[in-house]
Amino acid sequence: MHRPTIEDVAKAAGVGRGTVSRVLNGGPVAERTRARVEAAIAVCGYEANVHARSLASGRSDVYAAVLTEPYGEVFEDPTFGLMLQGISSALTGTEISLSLLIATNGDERERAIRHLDPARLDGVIHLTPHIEDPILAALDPTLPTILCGAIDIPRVNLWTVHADDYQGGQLGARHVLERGSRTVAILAGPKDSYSAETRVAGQRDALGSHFRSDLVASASWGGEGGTNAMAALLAHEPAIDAVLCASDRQALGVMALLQALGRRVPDDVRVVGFDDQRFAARCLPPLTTVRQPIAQIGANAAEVLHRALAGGNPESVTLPTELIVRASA
Amino acid sequence: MHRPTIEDVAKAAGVGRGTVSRVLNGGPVAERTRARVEAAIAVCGYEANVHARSLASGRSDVYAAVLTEPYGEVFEDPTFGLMLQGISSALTGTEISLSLLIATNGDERERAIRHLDPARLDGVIHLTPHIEDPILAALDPTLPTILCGAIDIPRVNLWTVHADDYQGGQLGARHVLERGSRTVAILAGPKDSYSAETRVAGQRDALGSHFRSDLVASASWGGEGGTNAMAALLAHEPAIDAVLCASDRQALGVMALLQALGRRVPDDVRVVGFDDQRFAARCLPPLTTVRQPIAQIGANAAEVLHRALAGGNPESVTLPTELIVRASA
DNA sequence: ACAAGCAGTGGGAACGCTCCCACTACGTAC
DNA sequence: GTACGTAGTGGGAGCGTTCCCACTGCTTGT
Repeated sequence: MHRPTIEDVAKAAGVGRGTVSRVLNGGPVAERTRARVEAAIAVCGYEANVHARSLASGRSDVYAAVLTEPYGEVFEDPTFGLMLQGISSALTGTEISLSLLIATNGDERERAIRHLDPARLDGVIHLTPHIEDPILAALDPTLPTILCGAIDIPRVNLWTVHADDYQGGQLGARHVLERGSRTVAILAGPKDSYSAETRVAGQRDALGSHFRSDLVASASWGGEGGTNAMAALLAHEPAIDAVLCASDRQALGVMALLQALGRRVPDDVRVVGFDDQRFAARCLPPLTTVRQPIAQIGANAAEVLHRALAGGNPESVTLPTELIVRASA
Repeated sequence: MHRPTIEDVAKAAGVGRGTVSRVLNGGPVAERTRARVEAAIAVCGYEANVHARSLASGRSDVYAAVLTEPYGEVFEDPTFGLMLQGISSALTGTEISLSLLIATNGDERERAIRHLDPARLDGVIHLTPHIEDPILAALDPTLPTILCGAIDIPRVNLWTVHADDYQGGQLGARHVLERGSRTVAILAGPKDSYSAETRVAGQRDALGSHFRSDLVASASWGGEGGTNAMAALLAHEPAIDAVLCASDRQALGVMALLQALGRRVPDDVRVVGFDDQRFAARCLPPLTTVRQPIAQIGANAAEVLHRALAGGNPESVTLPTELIVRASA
């Protein structure tokens, strides 16, 4: 009648409760016994009760993914979704479940902080590009934490997984230099983004003497960010012949502006994106861009967390980026 | 030293364990006692252990959101993200947490089904536009379920929350008729979408004698779906002077095609989108579209589930759509 | 004055696991 | 033959709640 318990399985297999538990958790059991227990599990259709397990073991087998972005921005950008997919796919085959915490305002942030509790979760994957996130400060240092995007905070139990933004910045910059551009504008991401800052560092170093700090502008990640920042830069320096964007969405906004101004891409101005989102291959002209393995960042985050919880001593991960040359630069 | 338990609070307040539990769960407690217990809770910094609570009560205080789309598609479209945000915001202030299940392939689907277990979850919010989803079939009928998008399956413990697609279809169709279009093409969504079908029904009825079944084409939700389907329709009937799309992303693809063909929007062809995504206001020309309250669908789904679990007898919800007139039609 | 009700309370039992200690049965060394 | 491992096993105790029943001390009615 009721859902079978471990005791039912034990009775069915003619063994003790402890032995069934050992079979479930990989303890030492004689091969003959293990086979009998596994058969009994199958016959009963037994499925362990997660709450009883968590109560007894202290583990909850839940990871949280935390998103902190203003309302409407979160999924406007496919980036976060792809990271979630990466996390999710890395969790396939495990017993871990993924708790989603979205904090777009104060109330939601409060809820997120309340839920980010070692008693509820085994670990946290924090997806935000913002350097100063109040949630980070509120996080219990006991709770193993992976940061994807935010700066590497000195703390125990904390690791980072992100793309090699410095190298990515270099790749784009070198490319436009090789193609002959000399007056290179840089659209950085928002000021509070660690990635954006690091990319600019890579771009600066690659551009060398051609780097002009007056051609660097901060802009939001979206298309209008690109349009506005590019318009301002062009007003200041009409001779710009290449622009390195912080995102593909920015690049789209830039290309729309250039088109409206009658400037040809790439003939007059080379445009390089960042991310290699799906639409980058489909827009006109197809976008030359620096690919970052977004889903893989998510997957690695989950794996690093896994290893940390298994008692290993994992290392933070920096994933390589790759230049995808298409028509825009 | 250790995390305070309900017993610690009881001792601190000088009451029994049962009384503290009653305070926590809104049972009958004398006002004086309640105040004393609440003070003790605050002093101890007590926070109930969710696993013990779930084990004892049988409730898990977890809702699952299920996404089933092929890889890369899920968050390409901001729709799902907005629904998640809606759900999340409706959960603010409750003790419910949201478990995310993404199923883009067979393995992940298997994991999702394993996790969709009444012992783990109190209820399911299923976000898919597909009529036949294997996960739906595998769902335990015991588990209260809300469908957002999929067809209304006859089952106990199941409700739907979605936009009024029929009315939305009518709104767009009437509008282009009023503006003078007479040769109206319809880009439906994918064939296995219930919403898409319903919208076409609304469009058909509103177009009346001007409805031409040879000008209806199925297309995927994305931009290239719009481009391809529209190209085929134009080859068949060059006189098309309006097109009703199933999504804003389709509309974008259509407008890009029309522009490439040298047809003006809206002068030669009126284009109506569906959704009113953020970019609809920003594209060129700004898109006339049928707004559906996507985030609110998610929020209502969570609320309906809540009510169902509270023992109420909620009703399925159909939310009104709204025509947003901009420049494209 | 006494029975009956009733609001408020305490604490035993149960929820279904894991952890760990004690125990058995067998092999091995002396 | 006895002592000593050692691999394998059973089950008690405990995890921190909720649920519910029994109990107390008042109020109310007769």
